[in-house]
Amino acid sequence: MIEYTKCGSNDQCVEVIKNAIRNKELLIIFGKCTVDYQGRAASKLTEGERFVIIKQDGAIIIHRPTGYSPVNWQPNTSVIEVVERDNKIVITAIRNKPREIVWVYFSEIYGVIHGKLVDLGEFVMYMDENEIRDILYENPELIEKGLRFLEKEKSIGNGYADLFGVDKNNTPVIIEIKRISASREAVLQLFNYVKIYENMTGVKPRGILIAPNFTSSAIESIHKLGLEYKEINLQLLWKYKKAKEAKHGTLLEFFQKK
Amino acid sequence: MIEYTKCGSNDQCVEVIKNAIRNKELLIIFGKCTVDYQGRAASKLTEGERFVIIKQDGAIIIHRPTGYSPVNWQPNTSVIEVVERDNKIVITAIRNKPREIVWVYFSEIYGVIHGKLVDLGEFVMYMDENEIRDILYENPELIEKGLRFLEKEKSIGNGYADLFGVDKNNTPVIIEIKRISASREAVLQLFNYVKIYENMTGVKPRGILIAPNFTSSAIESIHKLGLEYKEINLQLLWKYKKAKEAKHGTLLEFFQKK
DNA sequence: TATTATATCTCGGGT
DNA sequence: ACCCGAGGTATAATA
Repeated sequence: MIEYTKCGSNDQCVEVIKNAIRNKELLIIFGKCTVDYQGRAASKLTEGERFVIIKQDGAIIIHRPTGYSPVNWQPNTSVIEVVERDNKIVITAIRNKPREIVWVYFSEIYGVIHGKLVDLGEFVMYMDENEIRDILYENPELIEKGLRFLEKEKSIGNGYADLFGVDKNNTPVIIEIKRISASREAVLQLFNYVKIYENMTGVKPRGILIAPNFTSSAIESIHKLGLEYKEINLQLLWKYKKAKEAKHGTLLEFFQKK
Repeated sequence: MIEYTKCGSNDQCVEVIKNAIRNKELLIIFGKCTVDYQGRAASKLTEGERFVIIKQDGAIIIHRPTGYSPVNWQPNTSVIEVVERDNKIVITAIRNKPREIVWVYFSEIYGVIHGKLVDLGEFVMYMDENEIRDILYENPELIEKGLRFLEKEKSIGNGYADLFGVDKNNTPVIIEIKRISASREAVLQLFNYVKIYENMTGVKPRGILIAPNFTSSAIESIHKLGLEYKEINLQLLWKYKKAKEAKHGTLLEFFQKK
């Protein structure tokens, strides 16, 4: 399953590492190294103790002893090469599109973990933007009385508006949803759709930004650009979803039961 | 430096893990587990073989055997708790701001790596947006003859324009830089600054988007919104920087030498 | 393949 | 503490 090799000689190390890569095993190398990167940008990392993860699909992640983010990485490798040179073990990881190369120079390897992991587990994420969008689509009254949705992910210009519908006066409504906090960036996104829609159809639609909260400059921009916003409560949305899943009886009955 | 423990009993495992966390060591646990997460969103992961990294500052990263991205994580933990319950080893990682919890339930632990890594290395990144901005600031002729820059990261409204200056006619120029490809999003960003500047000063500035290349819809939007764009060559910028670093003689001399 | 928008984005810098 | 914007962002979805 998982084997640990405490590296004695470099030769032995290289052998273990090469075998693990050839067999597409998970491989983690602990040691002292420097790292170079060149591709979309370029970086240098001077010597220190780190660990390099090479996954079963060739993804490479280099971690320092602290912090969430890897210091260097290579998501899609086309070639992983391991050689000994100048008394260092050099790992070269090449990616083709875009063309990028990561070099790890180990002056010392403390140990190597390798083995095949089997993971057929299912990952499910709740309350991401898609789910919020779907709940709102099913329950337009959460936004405004008389609102009817006509389309999810409506293609407008080259982009996609989260929701599209008409209000009680049959005025088109374009809706942009943010799951956490809506900043000015979200306002600009919405404004873009509104403008393009107006240009293409000659009809000026309403643009409503929906989020659990808004930055002050977002609200400022909303006013300046003639848009609207509405705060939503994620927990309420969640209740609506659960009520719908329960499927027995109406929403009213559901909440009375609780 | 690094020690590997092949776990026999659960009790022994828990002891090793607790010690490593208490001593703020790097800790990697290999085994079969399920993972739950609740916080900004929520997720469930059914059983499979994974490894959990707990770093020396408490950052937690849970990786499946393939792919660059972790399946679950916790960047800033305030509490990490390890207990045995129902014959499972449960790791609970709590973050306070925002309030989020990750639970890992190990039904089996294959082995544990732990130890203190020392990493004082320096990481330097080249040709990120800051560097490009600085080179352009020093060399406005790369964009246009007669252009003079007055400010970097100029605060406009609630945001920041990359560069601000005046052209040969003393017309204000706002510049937005993208390091790789400029999409419509970048155009909107620039448009936002231009609009706000115009609103605040009554003077209509030029807005120039600068990037090594542009998506077709970006260029379309640029024309529609009355903005401008200019393609730059990163390698040329790099040469300018190197020339400046060389410091002996003029740019002309530098290029003649090559 | 290129483009678009999301992300439990993370992270750093500024106010 | 909030807000803003970059990132070698990666990743998924869509034309």
